[in-house]
Amino acid sequence: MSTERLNSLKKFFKKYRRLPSYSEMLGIFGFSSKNAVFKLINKWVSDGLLTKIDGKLAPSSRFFALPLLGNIKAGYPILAEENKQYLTIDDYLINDPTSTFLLKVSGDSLIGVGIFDGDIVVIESKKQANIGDIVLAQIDREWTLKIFKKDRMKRISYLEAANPKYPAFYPREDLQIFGVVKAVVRKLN
Amino acid sequence: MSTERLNSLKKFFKKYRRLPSYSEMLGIFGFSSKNAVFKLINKWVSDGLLTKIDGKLAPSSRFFALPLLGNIKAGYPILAEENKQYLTIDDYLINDPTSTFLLKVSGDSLIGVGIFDGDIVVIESKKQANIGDIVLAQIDREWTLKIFKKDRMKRISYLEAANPKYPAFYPREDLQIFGVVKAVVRKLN
DNA sequence: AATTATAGTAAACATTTGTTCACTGTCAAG
DNA sequence: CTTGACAGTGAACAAATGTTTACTATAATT
Repeated sequence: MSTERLNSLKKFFKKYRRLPSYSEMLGIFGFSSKNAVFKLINKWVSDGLLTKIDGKLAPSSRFFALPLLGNIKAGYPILAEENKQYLTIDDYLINDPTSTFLLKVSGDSLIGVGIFDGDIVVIESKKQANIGDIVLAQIDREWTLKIFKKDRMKRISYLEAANPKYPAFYPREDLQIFGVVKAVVRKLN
Repeated sequence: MSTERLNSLKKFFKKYRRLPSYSEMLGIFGFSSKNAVFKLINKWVSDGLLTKIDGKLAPSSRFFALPLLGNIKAGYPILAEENKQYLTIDDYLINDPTSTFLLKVSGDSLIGVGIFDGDIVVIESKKQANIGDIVLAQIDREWTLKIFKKDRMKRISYLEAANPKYPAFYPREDLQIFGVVKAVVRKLN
């Protein structure tokens, strides 16, 4: 099976963050002719695992992507090949890497929206937010992660926790937004 | 500033999933001499953004990684350079890509542990689980995502929801584990 | 038994690659 | 005003790259 060879290619990419050259692939695949490499690579290209754009070889997104299985209630054959999508978590969660950063959450102020102590949130830097967004903000010079709200006349912005334990936070002086939470990531164990 | 040039390099990598050749970089960076490219690349190599392993150029992990900010309660200068770590979400969450897959969660049976309808869980294929693990399992031939438990004598395995609405699930016939949830991912909006 | 596809070897080759060397203009520091 | 560092040009080049062509052995199909 060439699945093993594909896995060794993936392993190489994972380790070196690039595709090996054909000469290197000789060793990786156990070939002694570059033509064998050439043919195998082209097979993967037509399979959609790799791409060649004017002669330049690169992995396609399918190369990295993990299978995404749909609704498990949908029935029995959830592991069937047909309803597989593929995605990379990074690509799924992050639009613009240059304006995105991560923040390790501490505290229980957002448990109501399913964000727990130790979770990592993906934040996109921006100065404006919509009502209901979870924002990283500075309220009276103190940093915090809360829900962005406006009073009913939409005159005053304030922050709210997602935990009945905490009151609403109205700024005494000012409220500055630095970013909006786009995603939540939790590692178990 | 060469930050802009670095961003255009990142943009290229994001688009083509490989680094451009030096000739291609001419256009990307706006140089007309490959030597200018050469020097810039070497600067990035010594900055730790790229690596050269016997002449082969590749991005280092810092190239992709997003800054991870620590505890926001720690005080004022959370955006300071010092306490920055860098990580890629994929690398953070996924150990062995070959045995990992994703599953879109439906239903409210795990809200107690902060897993909501529409979340994506990262599952590692395995047949065994520890008590308390969230598992993808087949209970009496029906697929489900629940918490793995054993009764107090540790004789019988069963499944439990994280929602008082649902009872415990004791298998009539058999209970087969297919994978263990390693992480939870939620995209907002 | 003959035929054909498949998987690989081996050698040859034009093209492109990353690197090096010599040089130029600009700007800040002594 | 000179000096040295910095950022970039331009040309030259050995080494490596991906591709092509011709050939072989094995297995599968007719």
